[in-house]
Amino acid sequence: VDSIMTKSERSRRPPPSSEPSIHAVHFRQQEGSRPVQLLSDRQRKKIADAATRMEVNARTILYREGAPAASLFFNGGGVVKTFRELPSGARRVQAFLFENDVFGLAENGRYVNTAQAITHAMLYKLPMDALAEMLRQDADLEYQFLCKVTHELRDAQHRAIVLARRDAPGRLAMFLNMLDTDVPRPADHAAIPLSMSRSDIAAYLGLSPEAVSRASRRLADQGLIVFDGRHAFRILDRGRFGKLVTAL
Amino acid sequence: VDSIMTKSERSRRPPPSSEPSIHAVHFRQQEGSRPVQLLSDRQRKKIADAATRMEVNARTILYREGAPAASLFFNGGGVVKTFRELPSGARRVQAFLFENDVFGLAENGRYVNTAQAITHAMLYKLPMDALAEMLRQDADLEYQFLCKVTHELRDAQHRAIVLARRDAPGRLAMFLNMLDTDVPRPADHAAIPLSMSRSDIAAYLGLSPEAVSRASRRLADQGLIVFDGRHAFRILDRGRFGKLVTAL
DNA sequence: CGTACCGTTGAGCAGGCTCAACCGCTGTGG
DNA sequence: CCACAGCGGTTGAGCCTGCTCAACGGTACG
Repeated sequence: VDSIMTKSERSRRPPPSSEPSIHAVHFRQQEGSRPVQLLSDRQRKKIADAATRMEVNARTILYREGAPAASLFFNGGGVVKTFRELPSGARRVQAFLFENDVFGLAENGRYVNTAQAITHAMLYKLPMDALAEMLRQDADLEYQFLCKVTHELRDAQHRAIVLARRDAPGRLAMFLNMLDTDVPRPADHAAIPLSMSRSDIAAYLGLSPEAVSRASRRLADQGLIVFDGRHAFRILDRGRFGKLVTAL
Repeated sequence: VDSIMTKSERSRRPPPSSEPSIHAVHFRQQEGSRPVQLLSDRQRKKIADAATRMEVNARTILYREGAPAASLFFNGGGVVKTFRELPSGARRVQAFLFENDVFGLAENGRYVNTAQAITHAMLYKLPMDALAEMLRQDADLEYQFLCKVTHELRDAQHRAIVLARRDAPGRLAMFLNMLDTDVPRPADHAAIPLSMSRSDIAAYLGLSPEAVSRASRRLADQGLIVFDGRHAFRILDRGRFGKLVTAL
């Protein structure tokens, strides 16, 4: 019903890494404040052994809200979204998940939202039982998970700040800035991929699709950004762009 | 600068439990879906031994955003808020923390927001080093922390849904409903305490204080709730109230 | 090549924000 | 003990901006 990936987009993005990994910022003091790889090679290998590697096409539903939470997923490449269905039938996107992200955490043994692939994606599916067993054995691994979940907590809180903003261009700018800084991408290309549809962005930012469209046009008209087609953009004026992002 | 606790309010609410505890919903399947005590008596004792027990008055700042994160806090009674200062000088309340909540998680060794007591509160202050050591030794304890952080992640995501709503009465109703269900209170009294100021509520819901005031009046006028003074309320018509809460 | 559906654009409306004044409570100092 | 000053909370008026409804154009996919 949404997502507008083309055939060509589905076929590029080859699986970039051959073992699952997760990235996050540590609790404790580190050199930089950038997210780092949390797992050791040994841990990655162990997870890879216990997990099923799978490739899915765009729009594949990975699990549904309310279903028994059988597995945890590691994103090994591609983009996935999680969303909740509201009573009215509207959808609210909870998060976009990129390479090195983890998703499928349960509450009381059930998934709290639905996960769907936006692009072709490579995933590692780890049964909950296996995970529990590994966490019991490997306290260090458990610590890394604690880091990762805390990192996601920060993300959710950051999003709350975004949603508290009133102006659509400001919200959109914060979203695009998030993509710029948080999303892993091949090289230092200026072009930042925008894999998700405008409706998905709207559902994530709590705006109507029209508002997203108008805000995009406004940012482009002001010369802050340009769109390379509908699924990529570049930041032209980082000075003014950053000003808008932090202008609360 | 905010909080309007009276002397009498400050002196009631005696510390209800003598050892730190944390409540959350488990990952795995359990009987109910209500939050439960996560720590064993042994773990609570151990934390109590390593932690400093402290009582603070309303308005006490516990730590500031950006300061080195020296300790983790357990709320043993009372209400605490965490907030962030925005460039413009505005404040956004991140969370209200009640009994059995944990706060003070760091990012890269520093606190990401400021914590301030709203009421008189009893707290356990656990040095990060001691925590790290305990987590290393006790894998089960670490698992409980993972549960708790995941629970907070859910809270943050729930709040994102609240913020995505447009109408002020709806946001306020969701907030009051959250207090009704999540906040521990003495007995099955119909009166639910509203410890925080209206400005705090506004800063939490991303509304102006005026909007909160008008929304309160509206809910009261419609007979959904009544205020017992400014710092407590009761839900009169749970049917229609619940309808508003889930009316998205 | 055709057919949906996404995305864009426009017009009108509703609801929250801003600015400003007023009220009530607290805590203070004379 | 009382009066005053300060602040949080409420109420009102006008503006601004995003939502709704509707129509159109382009792109993706069969």
